Amino acid sequence: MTDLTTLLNEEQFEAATAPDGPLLILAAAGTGKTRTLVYRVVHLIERGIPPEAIMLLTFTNRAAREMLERAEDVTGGATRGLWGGTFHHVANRFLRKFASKLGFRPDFTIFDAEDQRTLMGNCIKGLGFKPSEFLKRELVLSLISGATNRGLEFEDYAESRIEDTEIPLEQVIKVADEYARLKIQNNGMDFDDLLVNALRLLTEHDDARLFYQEHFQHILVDEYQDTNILQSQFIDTLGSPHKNVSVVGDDFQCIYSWRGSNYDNIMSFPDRYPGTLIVKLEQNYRSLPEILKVANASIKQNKKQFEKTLRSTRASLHAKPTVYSVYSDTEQAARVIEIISKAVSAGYSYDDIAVLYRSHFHSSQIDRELTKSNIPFAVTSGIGFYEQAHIKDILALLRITIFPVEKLALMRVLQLLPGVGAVTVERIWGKLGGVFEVEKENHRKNLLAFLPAKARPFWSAVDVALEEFVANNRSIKAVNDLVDKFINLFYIKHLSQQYDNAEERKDDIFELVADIEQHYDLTEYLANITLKTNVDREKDKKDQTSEETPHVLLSTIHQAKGLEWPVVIVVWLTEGMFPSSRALLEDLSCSEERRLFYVAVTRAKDNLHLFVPRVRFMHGGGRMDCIQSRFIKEIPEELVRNVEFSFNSPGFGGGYSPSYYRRF
DNA sequence: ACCAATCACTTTTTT
DNA sequence: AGTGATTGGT
Ligand SMILES: Nc1ncnc2c1ncn2[C@@H]1O[C@H](COP(=O)(O)OP(=O)(O)OP(=O)(O)O)[C@@H](O)[C@H]1O
Repeated sequence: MTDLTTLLNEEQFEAATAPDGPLLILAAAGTGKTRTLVYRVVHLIERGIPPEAIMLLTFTNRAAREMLERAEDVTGGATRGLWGGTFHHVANRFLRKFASKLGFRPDFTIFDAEDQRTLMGNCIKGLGFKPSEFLKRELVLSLISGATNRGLEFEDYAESRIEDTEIPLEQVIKVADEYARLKIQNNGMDFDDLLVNALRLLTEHDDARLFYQEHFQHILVDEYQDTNILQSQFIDTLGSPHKNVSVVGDDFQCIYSWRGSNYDNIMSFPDRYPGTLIVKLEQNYRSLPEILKVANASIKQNKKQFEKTLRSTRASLHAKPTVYSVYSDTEQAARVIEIISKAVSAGYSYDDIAVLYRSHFHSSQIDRELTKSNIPFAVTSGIGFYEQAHIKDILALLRITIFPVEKLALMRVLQLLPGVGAVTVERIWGKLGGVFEVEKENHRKNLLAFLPAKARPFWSAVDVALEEFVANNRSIKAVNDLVDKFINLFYIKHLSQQYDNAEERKDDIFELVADIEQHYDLTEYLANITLKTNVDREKDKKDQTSEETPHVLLSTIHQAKGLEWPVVIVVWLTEGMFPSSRALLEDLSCSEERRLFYVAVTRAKDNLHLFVPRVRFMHGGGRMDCIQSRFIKEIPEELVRNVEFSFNSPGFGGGYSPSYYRRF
């Protein structure tokens, strides 16, 4: 038995060892909510609950894995079989088992954002509408997703969102219907469908519901403030017989309401679950008191919040967070490098440092400067590894060897051939009769015959490789061979024609192959790959390369959720950047943006650096003066140290004393 | 009819 | 950098 009293404080211990029944931990940042949840898992297992009867829901798959690793260490491996992951991950597992109940094949595809756009483009064209300023695919997709994740009727929601615009509601509705039809026809679901259909499975199919209700005796949810209505209903349904539902969250940190997250879920939890044990944690173990003062002062500006006390357990070092006023993007980048170098000379590792920002493109200048300075770093970019064009090309090739109804994948691969475009490929799919099975010789023959003469020599080479792959039972070991041939026979030409970093992309592809070789089952690999995010991947790489070089992380604040670093640098704190201009239009009070700022600040353990550029160089060469972000203005003067760099201050590098930098 | 090359435009956040 | 729209070429 693990002695939890030595690992947790009194309140944490009470929560971790609470008896069966609903439990709510509502507490601000860094108070050990996640840690408490980990030890609740440990406690349940040591109490004799079988691990497969426990479900742990987290915001990223990475978070689940880290938590389970910790629990595994403590329990000596007794967590095997526990279900951990995101809602989408769990929904996917449910749906693979019971797909036929909802009219899907169990090998249904999961469409990523790009697939969704392709499909939506087909809908608009297919209905004879021409994509216009008023009927963009992004728009229709965002209306569909917005309605879905808020549990609203599409027509009502769409109407309310586009009233006072010239967007044609009639057409939007037609297109949305067509999109739904096309997804089913293609045997696929998008991300939202996973949630919708998993919930439908539970509500509409008694046997499936009873099966899972009996299976899961305990449900634990981290980051509960960022769940939406579908997710909370999913949990409520699953947990309704026993109400052994433990949720953890902080309404200050709700930063996904733009996709339907609603912190009313956490606020109304005790009403939905009478008899809830509510535990509040007030001691912050992460940050120095000076950092917490800034965080608390900032979040106080939000009106609709629940008061929470938050005090640091750490001793003050009288090192206030610093606000830097810099001239431009370029100077900002140079000063960030300085801070990183100084932190490293003070004894920190590169791993201890993160640069955080509102939007991906805020990182580009810093990216360049870090490269120039030879400082190791990683960026969590907007497109994930598996979403890159060249990776998706290869995955599409593999998909068509495994799944018979893969229109999108087949279209993608064929369009790589010379002389084959969207129209040809559509016609071929029709002639094939909506199915292509690579192991059937006549299917392959037909495909070759339907291709235009220009493309045929290329494809016949690939065809041979496909045949060999089938002869090798489409085993994991044969993947390398297939991909190698595919690349050398023609794909490499495409790469070098299209991009100037063809070699890099080829390396990526073989990295993908190596990743596939770590798995046993190609079918399963392909079925789940869409759910892998780049945050998950960062962790995969860490696990595999035993000694990865320490590196600075550049990340959006959204992707930094739940993480912590000794040194945190936040850049581009100007009106229009953070808060973002679009947020300014939508919500003048910027409450969600402020919560995002709160999240950024509370990632820091020892040092917090806030950057405010004074000018911004625009696209065409124009210059715009920046206004300091309201989030900086709102911080009382005495809580921060101000450093102003004038444009011509004696060389980048001098000008202020670094003596406040100490290793703690 | 259809493909492919070219140019102009733009940048919130993600499972 | 990557997308979308337009246009010239086969
Ligand atoms: N009782 C404790 N003793 C020592 N360290 C603790 C204790 N509780 C939490 N910590 C440490 O405090 C830090 C923050 O904990 P954790 O990430 O669990 O907090 P959190 O409430 O989930 O934070 P956030 O809301 O910001 O995600 C971690 O480094 C954790 O190890």
